[in-house]
Amino acid sequence: MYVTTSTNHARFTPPISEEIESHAIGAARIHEGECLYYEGDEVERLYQVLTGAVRLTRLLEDGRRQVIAFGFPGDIIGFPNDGLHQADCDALTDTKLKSFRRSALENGEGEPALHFALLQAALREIHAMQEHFMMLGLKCSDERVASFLVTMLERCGETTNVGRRVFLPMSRLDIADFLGLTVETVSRCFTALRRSGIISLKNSQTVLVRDEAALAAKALKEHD
Amino acid sequence: MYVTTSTNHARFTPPISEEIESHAIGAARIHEGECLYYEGDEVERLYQVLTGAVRLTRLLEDGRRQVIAFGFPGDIIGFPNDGLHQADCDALTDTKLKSFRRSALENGEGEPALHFALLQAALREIHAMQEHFMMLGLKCSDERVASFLVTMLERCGETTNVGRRVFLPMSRLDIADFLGLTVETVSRCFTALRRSGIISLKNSQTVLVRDEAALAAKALKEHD
DNA sequence: CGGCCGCTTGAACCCAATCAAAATTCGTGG
DNA sequence: CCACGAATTTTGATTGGGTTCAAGCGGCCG
Repeated sequence: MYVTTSTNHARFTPPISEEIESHAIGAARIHEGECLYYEGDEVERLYQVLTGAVRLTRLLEDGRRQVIAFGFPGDIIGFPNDGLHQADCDALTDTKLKSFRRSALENGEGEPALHFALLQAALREIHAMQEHFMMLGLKCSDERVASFLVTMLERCGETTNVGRRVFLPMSRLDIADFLGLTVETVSRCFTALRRSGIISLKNSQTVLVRDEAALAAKALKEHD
Repeated sequence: MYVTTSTNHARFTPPISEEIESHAIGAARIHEGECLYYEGDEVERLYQVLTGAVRLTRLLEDGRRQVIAFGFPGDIIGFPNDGLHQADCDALTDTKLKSFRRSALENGEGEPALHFALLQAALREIHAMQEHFMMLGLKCSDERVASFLVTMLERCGETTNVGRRVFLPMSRLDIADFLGLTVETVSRCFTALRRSGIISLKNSQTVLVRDEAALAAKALKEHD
């Protein structure tokens, strides 16, 4: 699933269907920093993230980088374009995945349930990307960062006694390249949220959200 | 198909397959300015544009608008998210479409060829949206406008004796909302391209591209 | 001919990028 | 365990590209 704030409602992780589980043809395990596939590689399998987190990136000829999405448990990645991978996929942390034959997507024969589940995942992806368009096309920097945190919270948030907490497995640069900003700007937005008391940072990777409502408000410029 | 410059190669209109043709369950015709469906509507049918052009838009609560895509002949639109339309669809010009049952996408039973074609269209859409991410996340205003023209040229360009020509059925505001810019900025970029001799404008809708190579260069910041 | 709407042009401003440097974290080896 | 160096994050000062605000232009249709 793509990390982008929904205008409608939160899109939660699709449960890892037992149905799908049974059709997995294999498992994969990649360590932090390792690459699962590169843009242009032949797509042999699709993957569902089981644990950990991955990063999908694309590069422009001149080196500019766009983080297309982050993949968290439940997300299905590796949809082909013309049979080829569309982005590089790297592990942000040690990650376990299971894999499916590409043919399970393209012709469901024999495994209609799996076929359907993969198709639904593709449709969800289209939706998530549209949400991200709203981010990149319409929102200003503080809205983007707030939106990002809201979505991360929905995806991976844990409830504590002082608020909800979320671990960010990606670097500030990754976040910046995902949001179409620079590291400095992302950092400044974090600082502003911290100073306003909406969040606090245990360390740069661990965010405690003290005021979820205020964060959600910032995500949509209902400022002050 | 989404109007976005490909980093790899141009993605041309998928030919309107005879196969698909035979499975069409209906036709639709909408006049300029009319709406085919709204965000949130139940998806009953998917559509393939036959002639004309449509615009897919989404709104933020506060009224900010993002043009998600333009649909030209060959493009398939209307992919559901959770059974609902994800964007508003309006006709930029009088448009003819043919329609397919949503079930043809979701379960191909009886019509595997159509099912497959719709799935491929969904995968193409994912790819096209990724290209658009590069646009919104990485490119500056003049690159965006140049990229946009390059893609429009690929999609709808006609060859003349003085260069290739393309008709833009959408307004400057539509282009701006598609590219994540303002009307003024888009207009200024057009003017800059005109002054540099790369394009000329018969009227604001009709662009004659005099130097395709230079336009392509601007699309990637290999400036001057 | 006149009014309206979309496009273009101009000037001032502002948000985020850039450039630069300090602070903090992290890994490595003594 | 601490010391050191590298990398990441944060902070600060300045610049610049795109927005905003405002006004002119031009085509189209009554």
